[in-house]
Amino acid sequence: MFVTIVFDVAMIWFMPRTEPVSRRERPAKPALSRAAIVDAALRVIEREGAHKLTMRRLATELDTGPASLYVYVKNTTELNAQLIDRLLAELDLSWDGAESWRERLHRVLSDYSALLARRAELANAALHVWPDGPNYLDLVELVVRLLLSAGVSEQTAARSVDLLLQHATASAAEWTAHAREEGQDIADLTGTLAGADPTRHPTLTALGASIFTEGSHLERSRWAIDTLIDGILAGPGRRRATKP
Amino acid sequence: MFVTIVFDVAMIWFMPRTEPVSRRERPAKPALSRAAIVDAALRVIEREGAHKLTMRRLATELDTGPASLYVYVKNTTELNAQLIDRLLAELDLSWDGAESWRERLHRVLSDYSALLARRAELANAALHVWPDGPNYLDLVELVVRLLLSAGVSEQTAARSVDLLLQHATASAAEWTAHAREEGQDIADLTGTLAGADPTRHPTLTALGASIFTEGSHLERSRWAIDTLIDGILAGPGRRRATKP
DNA sequence: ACCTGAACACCGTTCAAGT
DNA sequence: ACCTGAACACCGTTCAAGT
Repeated sequence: MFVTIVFDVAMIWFMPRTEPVSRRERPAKPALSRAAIVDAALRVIEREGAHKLTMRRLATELDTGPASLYVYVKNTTELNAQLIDRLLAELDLSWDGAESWRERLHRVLSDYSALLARRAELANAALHVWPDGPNYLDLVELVVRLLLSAGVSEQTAARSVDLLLQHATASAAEWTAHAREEGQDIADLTGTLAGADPTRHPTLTALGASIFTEGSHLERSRWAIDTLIDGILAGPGRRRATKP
Repeated sequence: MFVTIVFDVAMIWFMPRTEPVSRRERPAKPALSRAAIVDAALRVIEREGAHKLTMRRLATELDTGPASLYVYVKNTTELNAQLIDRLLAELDLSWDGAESWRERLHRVLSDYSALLARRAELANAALHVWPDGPNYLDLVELVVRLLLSAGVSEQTAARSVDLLLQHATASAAEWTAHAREEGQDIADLTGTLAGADPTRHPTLTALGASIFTEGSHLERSRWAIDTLIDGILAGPGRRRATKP
């Protein structure tokens, strides 16, 4: 302990009393901080795409070694959570009442989806991470508010946020995977379907390729959200009786 | 070309005319093949977990170098697709009519979800890859059949399979992420919510932590599937009028 | 022809050592 | 005290070379 104090005092001597020349000449390298790291991450994503964002590349962007990042960020998961929340700040989350709750819900969900889809791997991260920042809370706040004004119970509203945001996130993840050639494309799928055994898959062969191609992407995603909303409005109690 | 032929002929001389001793003594190393690779992958997953499955570890399991795998498998994505389809063979996909279509749908979706959730990272892969194999088609076949017998149109059925399976997959991915400590746990979330600004998030603070904790996991996932089904049954045309 | 050793170009994370 | 070079323990994929 005493040794530590002595050492600290000694350090005062070593500390530069004025800004060193190199600092003044290269103001391009700002002091590290959580915010600076997230900023740099955003820059890397914008410039090279989210799949290029790694701890090492981020360190290079900040002109240090990767070890330095771990002073401010626990791990990659935490960085992603931070990043998503920051990105969420771009969302328009106002509701003046000019739009119906249903239209507003459509808009905020597809905005959110588009935001994640633009940044590829981020949608993936969002599925695994609760981006527990103020901006994410803003988003949840708006969705709950819209649901309550649609007349659903508080319990249903609580459950519905999860369902709606999960759908939006999963759609973004799926969409980005297929947009780049990471997954297979639709040609492979229709091929598989064409080669399907009519005895083993009678219903599918009857429907044909329409399963994958029916409607545009936009139509389908609008339909999905409407379906979700309708299901939420049907609510418990009003659940249809099961008939065999 | 001529050189190649000469070389090939020369190779006949080099080829062992009988099984070499080492082959007969160690029948533990079977010939490589697509099927053998998928088998080995399954073994690795069962023994060490899906997150330990890498090309290199798989090669070790098969007692070769990683390069050898690329003779039979294009890349990691293709391997995952193959693997998921193989796993899907475990699913019970029969329907004798003793169960109602709704109950059967519940069962097949949670079976599918549980299958993916048991193998952690696999759910993730399933979200990005269309596991275009016969077993996946069996699954789609059953879901479409159930939907049609529920009385929905072919168009709606086609769109609904996507929605239902996407939900099941996303739930599995989310669940596995939170089950292991990969993401944060719920304590962090309630903490975030407790620290939320009541002015900025009035609706959320009013609802409190119930947003995350309301109901058990099982209740919530049953509710989600019922909600999806209700929405699908509501269908287009019967869409409720939007009221502001 | 079929298979693979070795290399290429990367990762996330830790920790001893520097100032 | 704060920061980081260098190392640890890995990755997926390719390609020249071996038999």
